[in-house]
Amino acid sequence: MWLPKNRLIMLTKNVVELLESDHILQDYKVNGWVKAFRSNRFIALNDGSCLNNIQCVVDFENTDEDLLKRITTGAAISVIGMLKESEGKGQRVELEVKSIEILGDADPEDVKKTILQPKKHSLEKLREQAHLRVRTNTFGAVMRLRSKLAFAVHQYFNENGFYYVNTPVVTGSDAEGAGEMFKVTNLDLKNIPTNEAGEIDYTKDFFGKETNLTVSGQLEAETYALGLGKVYTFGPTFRAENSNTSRHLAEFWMIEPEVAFCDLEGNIDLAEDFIQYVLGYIAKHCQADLEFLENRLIQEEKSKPEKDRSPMPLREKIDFVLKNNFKRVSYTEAIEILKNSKPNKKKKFDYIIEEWGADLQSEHERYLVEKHFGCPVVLYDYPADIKAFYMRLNDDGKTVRAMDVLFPGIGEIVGGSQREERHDVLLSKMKELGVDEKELWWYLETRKLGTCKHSGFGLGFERLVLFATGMANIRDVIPYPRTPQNAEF
RNA sequence: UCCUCCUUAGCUCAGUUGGUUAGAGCAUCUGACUGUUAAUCAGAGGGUCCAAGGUUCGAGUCCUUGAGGAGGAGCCA
Repeated sequence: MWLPKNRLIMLTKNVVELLESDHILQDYKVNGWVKAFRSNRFIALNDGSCLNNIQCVVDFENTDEDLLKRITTGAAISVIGMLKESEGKGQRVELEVKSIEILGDADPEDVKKTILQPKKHSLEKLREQAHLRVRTNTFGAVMRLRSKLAFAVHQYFNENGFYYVNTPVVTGSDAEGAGEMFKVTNLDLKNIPTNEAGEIDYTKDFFGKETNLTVSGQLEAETYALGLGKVYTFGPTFRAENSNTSRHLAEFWMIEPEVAFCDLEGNIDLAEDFIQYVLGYIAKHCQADLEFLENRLIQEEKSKPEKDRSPMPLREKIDFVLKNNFKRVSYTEAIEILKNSKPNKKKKFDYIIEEWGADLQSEHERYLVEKHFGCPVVLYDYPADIKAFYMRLNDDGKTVRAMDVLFPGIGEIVGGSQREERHDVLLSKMKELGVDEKELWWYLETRKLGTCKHSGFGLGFERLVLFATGMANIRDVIPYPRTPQNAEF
């Protein structure tokens, strides 16, 4: 295990190590931030290693008064003391302080202007002080969970023979078809070079061509699957959509597995197994943080009308997903269900389902997941007209091998498909939809050089964290959210 | 981008029909108390009522525009 060198000299421990330690009556050193200082005697100290604080008991009658005054909420301190069973209730062990060093002061007059003051704050207020919010119980728990989930992602793929591929963040193609892109340029924007036709002369730009931030690593990942067999990407993704919702970010992290020789059924199996694995991992390893978030949610929902409350507590909800298969329904079946549904017949939907071919709106997806099936739902075999060019055309000539995994409260958490592996079909589809075949020459070429059936999907990591933490807004599950009109920090 | 709502003390919020000096709780400071854990008790300080313009004798309150935030929709992961 990694240890800072000074820990080898003094027996320094994390808060979590002390709280779990059985070595009573030994001296330890611990560093952390003061969460609260009660009765001039009890320091609640936290270092981020876990949710709980270690209580450090100060002999204030024999401690310098100037030092006591500097033990304020938010201050960074180093404590040396003896670990002993707690005399008070509420904690098993506590540290009887022998010496305290103030590492970084926190003037209460400064602290009171921030969210570090010990009281409840709205999530919106915490967002305005994103540089400090990780010191709160809620964000500490969310970020520890996020980290554990990310680790579980890598562990799952590693255990299942996948290779981790880093696809480019700067891409030359604008044909990925997944939405608006952020331009990448190093041209002087006050003096943009133009060609004879008066258009921007990108040959003068850094890459000699127009470039953007990636909206998906899928096309590149596909080419790697057709060589490494099973691959996945896990990296930042950028969408310049003007989306103002609790489910969208301009910069988010996406997980995109691609598997050679795999059809759509295998793809759905993978998505289900993967999601159950990573949720199972945190259910096993993050009990304390999950319990805290679950109780936070219950408290928060007490002020809401009953119909807006979660049908089950957080851990039960995760457990439910672990133990139940996702319901697999074809688009055609889903349309039939929706057409015959009460809200459709009573015209309660904003968009009434009239016939096959309609694009499903959020309200329809929510109905299927939350009302009709009451479990995660996988919709597959969508009409070709409403899906991307790279999805494999079914023999019926009108549907494609696409699939979406829909989660309660989140909506689409996974979007994937079996990829069109036939060169002629892919080419005509690109022409039909106006996708530039010259830009994607390399993608097309793989369909001529040992092409094969293959499949993959994209999973929005933050949406997974959203589900796993029970948080309501995607801006609260990433350290520094990037949204329209907001790139602070 | 569209629809709806919000912006008053450090924070959460109240503020009546447009009318005198804009309030409360928590936080902060001072003092008391000291096995507390949302500590307790007493007192004190703390305001560009989001910004600009307008209506009016008079605007926190009404109107217009703008900024920021939230919820929903679309786009999607």
